[in-house]
Amino acid sequence: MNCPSYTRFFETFSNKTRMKIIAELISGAKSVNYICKRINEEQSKVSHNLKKLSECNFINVKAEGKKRIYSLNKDTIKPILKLVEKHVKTYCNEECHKK
Amino acid sequence: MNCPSYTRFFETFSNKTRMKIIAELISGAKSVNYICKRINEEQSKVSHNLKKLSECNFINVKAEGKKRIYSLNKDTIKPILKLVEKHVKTYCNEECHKK
DNA sequence: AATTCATATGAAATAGAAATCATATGGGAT
DNA sequence: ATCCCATATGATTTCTATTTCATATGAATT
Repeated sequence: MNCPSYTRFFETFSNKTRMKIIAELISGAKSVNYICKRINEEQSKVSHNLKKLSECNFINVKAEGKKRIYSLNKDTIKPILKLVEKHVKTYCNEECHKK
Repeated sequence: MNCPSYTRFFETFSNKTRMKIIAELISGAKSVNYICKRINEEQSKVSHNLKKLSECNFINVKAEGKKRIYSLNKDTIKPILKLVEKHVKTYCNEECHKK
């Protein structure tokens, strides 16, 4: 097992801002500013995090005029989120959220 | 989508030591000291990380004399790792590992 | 070619996680 | 009851990721 690849994969997911972006993109491709408004986060913060998501190929971009439209790589994201959801439902309670 | 649960989930995976522990436990349940030897990491480091894995229900413990035997929650771990592997194979190259 | 809008980027500041080290706990053997 | 082995825990230090802020880039519009 290639541990660095795996940890990098999970690391990219393991951030609240990025998770909000992913959640937002589930309903469809969106521009940076639109994402910002929707999730109520600053533009540069969102851009930095979009970059990380891109580097891991969790999202794709296309240009549209001066806007850049980001979309999810659904092949990867959807099945993963489904598994997580299952685990969370089965195993997670208040205990899980104690630090 | 419950973002904090999700990020906690991925956070727990996103650490090299914990990933090594998981990889080690795939081949079967093991005691703390045995894990330490196999992955060549210090005992207290391993214990701290086992705790985090436990809190997320990624692993289970049972006592056996003075030893504590940890085992994987295969329901969750195996399918997840399979998906990650697929993604890594399809999408990851040197680019992915640039910081 | 100057202005504006949308986004990206770099560097510094901040926050947060992980490792480390010293010590505590707890079971079993003597 | 004392000692030893296996593991856990708390506090501090160290390391790394994230945010922030200021600025750059780049496409379209005038």
